Amino acid sequence: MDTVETRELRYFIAVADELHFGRAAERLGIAQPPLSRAIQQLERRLGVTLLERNRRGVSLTGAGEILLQEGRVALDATAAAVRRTRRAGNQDGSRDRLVLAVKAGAFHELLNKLLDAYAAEPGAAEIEVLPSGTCEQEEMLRDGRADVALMHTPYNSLTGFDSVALMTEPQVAILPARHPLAERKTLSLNDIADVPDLPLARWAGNGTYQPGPGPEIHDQTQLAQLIALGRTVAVFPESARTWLWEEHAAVPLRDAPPVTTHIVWPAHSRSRVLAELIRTASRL
Amino acid sequence: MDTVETRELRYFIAVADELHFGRAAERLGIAQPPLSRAIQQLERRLGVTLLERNRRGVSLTGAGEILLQEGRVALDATAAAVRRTRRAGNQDGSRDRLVLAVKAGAFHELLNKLLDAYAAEPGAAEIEVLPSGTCEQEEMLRDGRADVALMHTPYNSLTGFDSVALMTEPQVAILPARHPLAERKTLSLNDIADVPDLPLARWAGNGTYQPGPGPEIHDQTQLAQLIALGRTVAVFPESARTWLWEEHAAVPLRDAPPVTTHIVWPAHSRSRVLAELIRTASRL
DNA sequence: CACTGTGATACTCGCGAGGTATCACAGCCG
DNA sequence: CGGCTGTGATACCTCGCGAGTATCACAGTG
Repeated sequence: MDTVETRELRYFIAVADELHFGRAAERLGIAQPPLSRAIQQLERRLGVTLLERNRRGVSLTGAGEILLQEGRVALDATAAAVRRTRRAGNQDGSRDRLVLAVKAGAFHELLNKLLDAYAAEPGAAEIEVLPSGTCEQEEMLRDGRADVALMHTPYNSLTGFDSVALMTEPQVAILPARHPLAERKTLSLNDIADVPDLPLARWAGNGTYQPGPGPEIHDQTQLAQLIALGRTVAVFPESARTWLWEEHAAVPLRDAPPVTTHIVWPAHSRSRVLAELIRTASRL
Repeated sequence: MDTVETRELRYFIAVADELHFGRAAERLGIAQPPLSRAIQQLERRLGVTLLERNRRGVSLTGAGEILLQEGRVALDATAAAVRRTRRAGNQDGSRDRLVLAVKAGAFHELLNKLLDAYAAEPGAAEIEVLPSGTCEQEEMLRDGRADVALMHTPYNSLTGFDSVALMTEPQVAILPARHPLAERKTLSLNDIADVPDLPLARWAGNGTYQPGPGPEIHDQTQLAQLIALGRTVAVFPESARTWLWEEHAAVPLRDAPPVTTHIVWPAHSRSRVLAELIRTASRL
């Protein structure tokens, strides 16, 4: 009686997300009454009130907040167990395989070097490169869609993972080639922060850069196009120069924090294949 | 169909631990046939063979190894969610509470300073100090019995957690006061490694120090007594001097790696109370 | 006051988790 | 070889609980 089924966690998280039993039930593909009862039973079982049912809506209690946060972690871990087990089983007989999550479009040079160096190792496994959204790699490691990732600090947080730093590079401003600022030898963050005709681009779905007038972008191609059109400016690690267009200019930023690239994996991982990839990476 | 209930994970882990359906069923408090069927169903659901049933015993497949490892992590996370939710709910109304896991007997000075400093903060929560076995703190953080811990590197591994280093200190050899080596100003690890009448003590249940003739000890009192009796020698951080007896002598070790004390917490924690404790600790 | 939107309750049904009894098979020993 | 033992799988039954439908109780709103 001191444990909880993943079904109950899924149900509670749906309700806590929606703060509405009807919508949560719909999202779960069940009817509303069984959901109400499941939550009641969960509360009884935990001996704790999770939701405050005021007429007109539902709100989380303190304990509910905790369960929402910790339950997400637990569900991710469960999903990761399932995914990794399936992968380990389905490729049975053939070579091992590792899924490497990489921010789409980034890390070109480093990634090539890494994959080449690793492929040259004796007994190298197959590496599947999985392009991910801007800050999605952390989630992918946590829920088992990926086994290992390349990340940028300070953009990504490495909390809860193991990692090895691979390289550090300064950042540059990427702006339209025809813009006056593109002539400068160097820039500071202030120079590009408040240019009226060049609002700083904001990554969608990412926690940072919430406010601001800049366009919301979803991938690098979109961003590249907006810069080429003279509509925005962005800050990138220097290695981004490899994908610049003719219409782009890259100008060093004096005061932007340097970006470090890390290879990152879940702390409890213990596979031979992963260990070898990490060893290869740290020797680059 | 792409998830798994914690019940199924529990069942599989029991079988994988015991490598025997009958004993696993007994441990789980159910009969053997339902367990066999549950595992079969789990295998069907994952589309993967987890166990090789040879006549005379069971063995894990590659996928089974993965599920054992990842499933343990998932179950720990689930248990942690339940424990922390219960704690958050049951103390409702009273002050917040945080559980701090501490190696029994260690950290006296630092711990006192930390608790005093924190208690002086406005709006300080209640800190419950939970003494733990030698290397049990990691497990306690993972399964929710504790919210935060004090750990020693290199003795503890911080993988998968967030941490802040608090202090670093050299190590000393603690040996019987009447032993000839106690007269020395300093010692090296070699000096104490092979003394025939003073075999190095080994912590029980801990991964390190597997082989060797030394006595197996379970807690610090036991160790203190054995040293006082002239039967063994041990290596400790210098702050251990606070609990020495008359019959003990502490001699600095020239070549033992220094020990760093860290305050450690699960990477996903986000509570105000925890954040304040950490801030207090890092200002010590 | 009728109406809407909300979560809880009352029932019914059917799947599936769990039990008991038994089988199928491999080693072991006389 | 034939019984014996220990193992996991199968057959079959039961019943608890998860899920559905219909309805209630209640608060805000026009």
